[in-house]
This record gives sequence, C-alpha cells and structure tokens, in this order.
Amino acid sequence: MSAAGVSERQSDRDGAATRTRLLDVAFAEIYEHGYQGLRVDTLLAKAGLTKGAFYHHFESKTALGLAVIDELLAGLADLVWRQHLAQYDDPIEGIEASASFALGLLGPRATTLGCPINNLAQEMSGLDPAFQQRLAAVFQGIIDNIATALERGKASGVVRGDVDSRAAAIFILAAVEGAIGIAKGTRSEAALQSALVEARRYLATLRAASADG
Amino acid sequence: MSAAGVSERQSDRDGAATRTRLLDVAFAEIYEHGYQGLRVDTLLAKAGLTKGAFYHHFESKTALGLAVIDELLAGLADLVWRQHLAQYDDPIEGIEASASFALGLLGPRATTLGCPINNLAQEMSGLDPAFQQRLAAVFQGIIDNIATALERGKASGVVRGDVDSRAAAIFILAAVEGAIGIAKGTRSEAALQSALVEARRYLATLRAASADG
DNA sequence: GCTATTACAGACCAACCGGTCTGTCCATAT
DNA sequence: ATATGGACAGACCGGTTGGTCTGTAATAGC
Repeated sequence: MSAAGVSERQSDRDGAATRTRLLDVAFAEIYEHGYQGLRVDTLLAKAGLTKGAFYHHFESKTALGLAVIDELLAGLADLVWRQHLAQYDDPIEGIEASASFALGLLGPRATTLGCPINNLAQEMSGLDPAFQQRLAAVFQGIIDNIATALERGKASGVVRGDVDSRAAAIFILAAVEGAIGIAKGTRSEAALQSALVEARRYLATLRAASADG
Repeated sequence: MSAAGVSERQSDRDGAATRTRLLDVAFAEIYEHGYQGLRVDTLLAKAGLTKGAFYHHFESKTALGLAVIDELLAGLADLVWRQHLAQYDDPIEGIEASASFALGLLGPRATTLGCPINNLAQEMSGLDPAFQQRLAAVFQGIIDNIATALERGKASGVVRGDVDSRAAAIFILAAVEGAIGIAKGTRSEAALQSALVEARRYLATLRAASADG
C-alpha cells in the first residue's frame, strides 16, 4: 500500500514525530524563558510526554539545546537570509524585504521576546563553547549570505563598487538584531519601526548613483 | 578629627562598604554568567562574605539584581552617554567618542561578554516586569541623551535640520549594542571594528553640508 | 556600664531540577 | 508463536539553590 519502502506508522509511537515535538516545544520555551530558564519537566508537560521519551531522543538538556540550534534556528536563518533574500535581484531591496519577512515570522513577539537566534547567542555564547561555536556559525552564514547579495549587487551595478560587502553585511545584521533588541528592551514597537527607517538610510548609502539620474 | 558629622568606621563591619562589595561582585558575576546563572553561594564566596551579610543588605536575589541596575548599570549609562557625551560640541564626534569610551571601559570583554546593560536587558526583559521597567528606563535615558546631543547639533548647524533626532538616537543605540552583540556572538573583534566603521558612515549622513565646502 | 541595634557568621532546610532506572507496550523479524 | 529492540511511562534519586534562623561580636545611645 505504501508508496515508498519506508514503513508507515501513525498516531502514537512515531519516533521522529515525538522528537520534532520535543524540539518545537523546546524552541518555544527557550524563546520565552531562555535556555537557562528552560525546565525539562515543564517542557515535557507542555509536550504531553515524560522523561522516558526525552532521554530516549536526547542524551541531555544540553544536547536538546544544541539540536534546537542545528535543526531549527539554523533553518530559520537560512530561510530568511538565503532563500528569501535570493528572490530579489536588487540586494538592497532584498535586504529590506528579508528583514520585514523575518519580523513577519516573529510577529508581535519581536517586540516582547526579541530574536530567538540573537537571544540564545547573547545568553549562551559566554557560557558554553558548544553553543558559542554553533551560534557563531549561524551568524557567519547570515553574514555570508548578505555579503554575497551585496556582491551580486556590485556586479549588476546596483551597489557602489567601493562598498566593503563583508563589513556592510556585519553592520546590517548588527543593526537588525540591535533594533529588535532595543525594541524588546524598551517594549516599543515604535522604536523598532524608527530604527528600521534609519537603517534604510544606511542602506541607501550603499546604492550606486542611478545611471539615468 | 572627622570633617563631617558622620561617624567614621573602618576595616570590618562597614555596612555601606560590604553592600557595595556585594553589588560589585554581583555585577561581575551577572556580566559573566547572566542573572539566571548568578549563584548566591558563589557570589558570597567571591566576596568573602556569608548568607548573613547578604540577606541583611538585600531581601532577595531579585532585590540584588534590581540594585545592580539602579546603582551600577544606570550609572555606567549616565557616565558614557551623558557626562562623556556632553564634553563634545560636535554631537557626531561626541557619539563616536562616547562609543569608543564605552568600549574602552569594557576592554577585551566587549568581544567575549558583550555589553552588561544589553545582556541583562535581553535576558530579563521577557521574564520579570521589574527588571524590564528599570532596564527600559536606562535605555530611554541613553536615547534621550543622544537625541538631546543631536538637537544641540541641529541648533549649531552641525546636524542636518531634517534629521529625526529621536529615531536617529534609537538607531545609534541599536547599532552600537547590535555591533557588540554580533562581535560577542561571532567572537570577532574584527567584526566589531567593521561594524563601527560602517556605523560612522551612517553618522556621516546626519551631518549638515559644511558651509566652507 | 548597660542596653538596643546593627552587622554579620554559619548551620540548616525545603523545594527544585536534571538525570537514572526499571518496566511495559508495540512493531517487526524469524 | 516467540524473541528482539525501539519507544515510551513514571517512580525515584542526589546534588544544587535560594532562603531562613539562631547566635554573636561590635557599635551607638543613654
């Protein structure tokens, strides 16, 4: 009956599904309370599972945290800053759109909970080398993708030739994460919007003078 | 012998001194491990004190955390973004100098531990309303001071008249905190410097065209 | 000199929390 | 049918942690 050769199991006792469930709930809990604020018991209660399930799929709370980075946060970063960004020919337009896309994914939580990637990075980078390395890799991936987009823009004449793509990419990421962070810290959606408006002014400095001016 | 009327006590059993000592060590511990990572026992061991001293001066760990904000972090913010910034006639020059001054205060720790104010804000804003309100006030104070400096610049003709001082101030704070955060996340001093260079490009857009151009 | 108060020291405690371990149910292979 | 292993349930445990409580030495007030 089954199309592929894989055996089909449904409803309960689906290993992959419960693992995903644990990861999803863990992501939400970490997003709200931080990794240090994540309680395994609370996680299991919200997931409707028990210790047996947890330690069957993860060898420790730390392993779960690292898996959230590898299997969720890295994917989110890739979705926004590679897949979405690549859809735009104009990198400056693409960067603005990707930032908006990211904020759309977060919704109102951006102003209260911030960015899940940056949150975890700020919390754990100084505490655990394993977390630090993986989160640094996520950041580097974002920077690489933005820098690549700017390079494409330089090739197509949209971006000024004297722009340091890498430095600009770092600053753009810093500005976006910083804007979300200040909005979170001040609990002000207006602050987020103001910061984004000013960020666009920086982006405008990267644009080459239009030929048909 | 004493100049003022206050009684003079020295060596041990100086209430104010031990309280300050507790605050200083608490600041260092929170800076390194976060508030949730702060352990009262560890704090006391490093301060050379005991539970008796701690709960004599603070009614709880939470009260200590709030005192660190009120009595240390708020003071740091004021030192950098009011006292230091006020020394410059040119606000753009002053903002650059103040950011450098802040980074000088943090030293190499900026790249590994980040900004103590932003760290605590990102960690605690979503968890405890008391922390959130006080840290929001600290951020607002910084924003106010930067905005005020920009307004002074507009009055003296250094800053363009059409600049939204408040929006610019928010973005400047976001950019600085974001840059430190990305440097921390990527463990890259070079990233911090690159971001700061690009930030200066934004600041340049605020400057009015010089009369003697 | 006596007393009240401040400023601690340090033993103690209850709750919490990550992790372990045994048992059980289901699917699959033989 | 039976054995085997994966996928959980849930009781249990030991270390940790914030906080309490009693005792005590120094200081201030009278």
